[in-house]
Amino acid sequence: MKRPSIVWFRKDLRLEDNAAFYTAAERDGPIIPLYIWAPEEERPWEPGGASRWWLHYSLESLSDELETLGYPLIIRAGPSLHVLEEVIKETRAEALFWNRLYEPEAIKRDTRIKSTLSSRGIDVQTFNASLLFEPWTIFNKQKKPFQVFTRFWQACLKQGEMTSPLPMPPHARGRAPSIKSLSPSELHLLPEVPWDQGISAIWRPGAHHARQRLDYFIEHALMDYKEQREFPGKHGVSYLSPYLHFGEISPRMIWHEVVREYPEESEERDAYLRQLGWREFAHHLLYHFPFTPTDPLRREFSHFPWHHDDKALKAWQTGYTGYPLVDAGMRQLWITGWMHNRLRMVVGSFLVKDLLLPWQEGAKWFWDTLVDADLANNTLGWQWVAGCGADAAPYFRIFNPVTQGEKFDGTGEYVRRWVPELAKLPDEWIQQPWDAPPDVLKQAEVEIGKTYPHPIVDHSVARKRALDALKEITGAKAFETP
DNA sequence: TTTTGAGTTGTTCGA
DNA sequence: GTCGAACAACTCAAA
Repeated sequence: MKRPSIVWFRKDLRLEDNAAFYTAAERDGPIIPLYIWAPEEERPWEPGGASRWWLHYSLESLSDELETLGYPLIIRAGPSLHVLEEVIKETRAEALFWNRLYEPEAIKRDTRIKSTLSSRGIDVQTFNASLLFEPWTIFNKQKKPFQVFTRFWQACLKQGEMTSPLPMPPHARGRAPSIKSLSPSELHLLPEVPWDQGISAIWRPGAHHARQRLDYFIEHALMDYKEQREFPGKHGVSYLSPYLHFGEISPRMIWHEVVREYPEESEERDAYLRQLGWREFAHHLLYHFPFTPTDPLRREFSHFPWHHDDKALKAWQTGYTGYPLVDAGMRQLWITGWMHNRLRMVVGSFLVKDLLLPWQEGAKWFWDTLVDADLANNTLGWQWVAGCGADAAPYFRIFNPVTQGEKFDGTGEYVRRWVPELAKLPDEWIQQPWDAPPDVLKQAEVEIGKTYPHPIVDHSVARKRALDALKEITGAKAFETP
C-alpha cells in the first residue's frame, strides 16, 4: 500500500469525470480530498457574494458525496501552498493531483506550487477536467490564437473525436489518516443579512442537481433551444452556467449526454453545443490575453471617453433606468443571482452605450451578483458588448431596449414578472410606458416619475452620443495585439 | 448574438 | 376612371 495522495479540489466540485480524483483512486493508496479557501489569491477577482453563497452549498454537497464513498473532505483556509505543505506533513502524502485552472492569477500560483512541491519529491500531476479544448492546443494558420468565434469553433470541431467522460471512481479501499477540517459554515460564505431568499428559491447547487438540470434540459428544452433560448420569459435555456463554473458538471459530460441522446447533427442540437464553444472561446481568450479582465483587447478603446456618474450607475444596478426590459434584467439578477443571456447583452449595451459608463463597472457588478460569475465568460461578455473585444462587429452594436423588448418579450411576460409596477400595462405599451396615452397609464395605475421612473436617457439621443464618442477613438491607434 | 434610415414597392383614398 | 399623396411594409446598405 502506497502513502496517501491529495486531491486538491478547486473549480471541479464533482466526482464523475474528474481526472485528478480518478487518477488518485486508481492509485493504490488512501486519498485525501482537500478544499482550500484562499480568496486573496484570486484578487481582485475573489468570489463575489452570490458565488460565495453557491460555494457554501457546493462544498456541503461535495462533502456528502465524498463521505458516502468513504473519502471525507478536508476543508482548510489558505494560503494554498502553506496548507498543502501542512497536509502533506500531517498525512505523509507523497502525491498531489489537481485539475487545471486558466485564470492568470491561478496559473501563476499553481505553477509556483507545482515546482516547489515537485522539487521536494512530491509527485505532482495536473489534468484537464474543465475544457473540451485547452487553450494551447488551438491556433490559426499563422500559429496565433483565434479572435473570431466562428473560425475558432470550426478549428475546435476539426480536432476529431471527443473522448468519453471518466466514470465515478470506486469506493475507498484504504483509510486516510484522520486530520482536522473546517466545516463549510466556518468559512462564513453565507450572507449575514438574508439577501439570499430569491437565490435559494430557485437554485440547488451540487453535482447531483447539475445532472438533473441537464437531463431535464435534454428531455424538455433542447429540441426547441435554437428559438426558445431567445425569449427570457420562457425556460428555453439549460441553466447550467453556475454548475459549469464550479465544475459540478463538465463540458465533456454535457457534450457526451447531448450527443448520446441526439447522435445526428441538427440545428437545434448544434446551436446548444455551440454555446459550449463560446465558453471554450472565453477561456481561450483569457489564457492568451490575460490582461483582458481589466483592459480592452482592442487597445484603442483605452482612450474611449467614458462618463463617470454614480447616480446613473446606481439606477442601472438597482433596475430603475425607466427602460422596462433593462430594469427587468437587472432585478432578475439582483433577486435570483442570474440573468438570461439576451438580457446580459441588453443591459450591458445600455450601461456602456446609452449611459457611456465603463464596461469594467458592469463586469464588477456582475462579478458580485451572479452565481455563475466566471472570469473568462464575464470578460468575454463585457468586452463583446462594449465592442472592444474579440468577435467585434464591423459596426458599433447599440441595442435598442424597446425593439429588443418587442422582439424577445413581445407579450411582456418577462417585464411583468420582474417589474410588477408595470404589470397592468397592455403589451403594446409595456416596453415603452412613457409613450402610452394618459388614459392607458391611468387604467394601469402607472404614473411615470412616481410609480415608475422617467427614462434615464432618451435612447435615440444616447445612441448618437455613443456614435460620436466612438468617433473620438477611431482616429486613435489602430487595432493591435501584443 | 444589431439598428437605423433610405429607398422601393404596393395599397388606399380622395380630388 | 385616373392620378398622386400618404402611408405601410419591406429590403438593403451603412454604421
